Amino acid sequence: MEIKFTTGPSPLGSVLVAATAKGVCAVSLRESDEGTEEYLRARFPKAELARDDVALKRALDTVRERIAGRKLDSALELDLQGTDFQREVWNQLLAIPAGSTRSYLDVAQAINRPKATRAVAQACGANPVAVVVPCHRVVMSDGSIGGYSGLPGVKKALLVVEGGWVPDRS
DNA sequence: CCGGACAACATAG
DNA sequence: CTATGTTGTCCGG
Repeated sequence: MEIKFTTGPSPLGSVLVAATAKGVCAVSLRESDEGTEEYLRARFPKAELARDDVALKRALDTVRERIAGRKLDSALELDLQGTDFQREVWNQLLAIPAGSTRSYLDVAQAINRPKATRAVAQACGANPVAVVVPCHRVVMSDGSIGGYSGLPGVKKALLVVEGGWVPDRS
């Protein structure tokens, strides 16, 4: 399996987009575009990497549009590999309207597993396509941001930009 | 090679 | 602090 990838700047840092022949398989916000190949090699040990800025330009632009807060139909072709549970969760995340948030509990209930909140969190963390699958719209039930793998502050920034989310310091 | 046990996790109550 | 669901890893058979 060959994986094409490209990177580009964004208001929140460097963006990495990788895709297989089927579709986008990884999206990540990074501090810089250095270490990109290393990141991909770790995630797809058996894949051959090939930079292809042209082929992925559209995908990259779409991602950046979203980071900028513009809601678009963005029907990106995705090639997500994961367990059934994970796909169920991700699918549910895609259903979250831009600008709003859900708690891990809400998502858990939405997929008919009211007590699988923790598992949902796992799935979110396992989500390879940050931003595209809005894992950042999931917050803790008391309204606080919770954690986020990736750069500190990115999750918050995304929420603020696309939803006008206001930090709630109780 | 195939289970079973166990710990980790971006939680909730 | 405990219960919760799913995964990934590690070990014994």
